Amino acid sequence: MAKDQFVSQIADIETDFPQWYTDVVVKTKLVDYGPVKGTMVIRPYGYAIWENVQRELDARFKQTGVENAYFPLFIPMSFMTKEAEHVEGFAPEVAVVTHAGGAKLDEPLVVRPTSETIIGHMMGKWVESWRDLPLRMNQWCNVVRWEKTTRPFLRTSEFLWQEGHSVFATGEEAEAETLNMLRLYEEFAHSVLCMPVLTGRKTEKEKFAGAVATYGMEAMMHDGKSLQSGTTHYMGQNFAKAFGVQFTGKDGALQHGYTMSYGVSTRLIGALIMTHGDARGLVLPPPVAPVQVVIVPIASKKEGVLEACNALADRLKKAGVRVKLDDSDNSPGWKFNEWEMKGVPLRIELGPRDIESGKMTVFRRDTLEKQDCYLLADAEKAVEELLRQICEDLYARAETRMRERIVNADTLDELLKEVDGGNFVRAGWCGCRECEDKVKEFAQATARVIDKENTAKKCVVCGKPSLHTVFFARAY
RNA sequence: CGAGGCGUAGCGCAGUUUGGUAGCGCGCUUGGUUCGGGACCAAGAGGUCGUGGGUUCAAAUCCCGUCGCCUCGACCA
Repeated sequence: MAKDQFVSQIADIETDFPQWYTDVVVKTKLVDYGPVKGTMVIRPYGYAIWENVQRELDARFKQTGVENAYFPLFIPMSFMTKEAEHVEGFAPEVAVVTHAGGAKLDEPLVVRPTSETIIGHMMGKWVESWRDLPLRMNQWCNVVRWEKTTRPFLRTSEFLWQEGHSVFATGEEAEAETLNMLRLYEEFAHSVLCMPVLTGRKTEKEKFAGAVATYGMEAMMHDGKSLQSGTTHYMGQNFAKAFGVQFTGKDGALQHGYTMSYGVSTRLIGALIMTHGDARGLVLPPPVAPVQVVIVPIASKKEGVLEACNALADRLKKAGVRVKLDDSDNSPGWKFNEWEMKGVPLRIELGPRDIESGKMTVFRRDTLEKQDCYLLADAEKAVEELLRQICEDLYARAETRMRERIVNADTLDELLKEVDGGNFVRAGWCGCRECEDKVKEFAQATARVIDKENTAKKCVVCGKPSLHTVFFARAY
């Protein structure tokens, strides 16, 4: 009876995936809805995940020599219009401030939807000589995009992200950086989020407004839909020309720099929820889990139980584990379900029986297996080993699922059938916009990324020779 | 912006067809018994029924207006 009530708190992942997702992010107290439509309030438990993402990613950026900086939230409207494609791409979704200080502003201010323009403006001032290059910066901030429909983490009117912006003396360097950052994201997704991704170049249609080339990282969700989880853009000289980013080269000639940018957002949290989650709720990868180990005391009023739990918690804390001792007076069963729903990777139950035998009962969230073979004396080692194993298994499971659900198609009908079945479809493409639009119209699927090799022979639409082999999927 | 649905206690809902004392579950508060998979008992607090007008002896319920939210279609990290 009580069990049924718990299960019913979260929709069925198999039959009602969108509802399941909403339940998970709200009921596990990751987020709440904000008073302004389309905004979300990230609660402490959800924000702790983001902090872990930030820490891990920031460390990687710094290793490659990228420095953090901060640029203003407000961008003069005139900046936005300097790059033609850029303004066209973002105009429909920018929020504009027209009044401030009790008066109408001479020039409206755009609330940044992304910072290429204002950073381009500053780069124009900062870059004078080849000695100033490369200039590689990143900022952690919020951006606003007035989307028509929203969903927590996946698409909100305001979201948190990281945007890196760099300028180089040559196009080759900027392009290389674009690919390096894509690889960095892929490695990060693998080792921190335990999430397999497809990476590759985007088609012209899916390209960033104002870019020469866009590369993307796509993750496969439980329902077979794709989620763009990160992008890198090579801008060529487009923004450098628009904002006068010029330098004097070694040869004394004045020339424009080459810029690139890259970003990932709080959408990553949505991606990992939908990659690893199950019928009981969240399953968090240990590197980003706010709580990696929860200790649940059993018969906590019995002598010695709480003391033993506290001692274990202290030891694990010293070993660098994010550990929580749940000494609230809820019943153990309640705690089990609560922390499982919240995705804590590992639970240790400690009661009189365990203490007497010198062992601890350990429960793995990802496999739902309970084991009592671990010695209390070796707790640090056991926990470290288990968390590492969970990472590996989470990745392997998601990777297998993705691999099994990437299929080839030679015709539009096949493509539609496979996409309907929740698959990604690998198919040939002649390279023209009409055929790409046809796929969207016929199967509601879009070109996610272009495969590294062109192995298909014919375009899935028109039958002409294939220019690229493309991964098609429905997308969030 | 096109189509559909919903606004009643903190949350989830019933009540509306056929007007007649404002209800249920969960949660919350207090006390007690519990504790190895969402425990139980007892007592208690909590609502201008989204909002404005109208009909009526009487409106959550009927009529007109209005606001807000959710889902699905065109854009996006």
